[in-house]
Amino acid sequence: MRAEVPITRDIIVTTAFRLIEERGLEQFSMRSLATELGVFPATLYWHVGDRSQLLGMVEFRWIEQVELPDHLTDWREWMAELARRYRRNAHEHPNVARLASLERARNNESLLIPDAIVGTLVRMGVGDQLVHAYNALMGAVRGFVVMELAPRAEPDAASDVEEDLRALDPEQFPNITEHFDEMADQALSMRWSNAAEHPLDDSFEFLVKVLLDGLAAQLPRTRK
Amino acid sequence: MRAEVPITRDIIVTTAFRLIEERGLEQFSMRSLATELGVFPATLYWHVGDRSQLLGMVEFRWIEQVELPDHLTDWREWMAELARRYRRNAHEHPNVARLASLERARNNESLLIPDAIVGTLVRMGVGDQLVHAYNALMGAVRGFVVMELAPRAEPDAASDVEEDLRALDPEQFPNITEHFDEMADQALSMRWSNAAEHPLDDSFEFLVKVLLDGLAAQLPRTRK
DNA sequence: ACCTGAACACCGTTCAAGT
DNA sequence: ACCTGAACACCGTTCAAGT
Repeated sequence: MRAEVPITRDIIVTTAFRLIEERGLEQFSMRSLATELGVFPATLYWHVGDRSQLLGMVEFRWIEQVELPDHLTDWREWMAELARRYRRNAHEHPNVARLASLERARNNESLLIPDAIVGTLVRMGVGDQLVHAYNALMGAVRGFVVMELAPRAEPDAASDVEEDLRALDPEQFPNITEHFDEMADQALSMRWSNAAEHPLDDSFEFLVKVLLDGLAAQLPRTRK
Repeated sequence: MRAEVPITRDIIVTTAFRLIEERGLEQFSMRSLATELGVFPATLYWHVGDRSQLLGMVEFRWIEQVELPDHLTDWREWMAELARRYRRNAHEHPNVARLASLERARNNESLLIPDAIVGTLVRMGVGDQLVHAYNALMGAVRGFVVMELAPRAEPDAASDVEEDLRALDPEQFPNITEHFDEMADQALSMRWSNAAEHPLDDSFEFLVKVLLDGLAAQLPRTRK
């Protein structure tokens, strides 16, 4: 692929985003990106620093696509909706989303969402539990999505995984085998399809409900 | 370093575990492992297959160190204790723990913990919400730990991160700046220390409580 | 200011050959 | 069965040199 010179940082980041999404982070390299852009590897270093910095920019390109819900709704619905939008963005760009879970991008602008969450928590009246409420929500929601998107076995190995699971010994795994039909290919660590084919929508809604119910129970009694 | 020949798969996995923990996954390579063992790279391939399979074995070596609590206690305490043990293991071997979040190891034996969790959930009476309760707990707890252990900026960049955060514009980030003392270096995405220096113990306890409270609220009314 | 061309010090993996 | 030695096809990054 030929690209007009001079190239820009913006084009580099956009192309890196696309390549990571198309071929996966493991297949992505500075050299393949340079080839894709029709340019020498060293050129990239002039524009974006090194690989790690470039990945930080890609990560930021991803996070800025999550839009805050407006504040008109009640806090529960606002929190739930934000969590859903975060997850939706992750499912639209799963490979970059997994990258973003590493928090490489130290960009202040990516703190706009955290700031809004803090504001909402304060208004809810979490009081001196602010940090913990924040960490619990952030860790649980982002963490769930990371786990959900964790790369499955390579496509050709999927049926092997399925066979392994179907062959589980009822003596050793009495509970999983008894509830096999409910769990198989649905529960974390027991899936052989990837997240795109089998999104855990209902489990995510369940988590959000559990979190917000549990959080409400922690609030001082002045609010329900 | 010299190693007696013939070498064993067990020695390879043990050494790989140690190297990943000492120097980080990024610094780990098949070649450096071979050098450490005083052996040619090709030898490793004969014993463990390829890099990806070896990492799977290291992951399993990590997960099998988590011991199940005995079943005598009530389900809430059992769940909380298991979550704590999982996290404690992660903090003892953070670099391998992050590797394990990728679920590379497709080893049936690593399903012993999931099986026990399923059993407990069933006894709690989650009914047809079994998969979702399982995924919510698993995703939230494991996810929180992954986020907590996410690599911070390189040590030499820590003070830069701190400066950036202290320089946040109160116009743009009114909530974070107002609660800066509570949040700084404590909240996810706002830390400059790593997890070893600043473990999020209280936030984790908060999360576990929120999850179990919220889960209890989902149960049919036959149980409190 | 921006890019080339070449080089350096690495990788993971394979394979024939040795014992 | 287990290991060597060499090779192949890659990496990220740096740097002098070009324009």
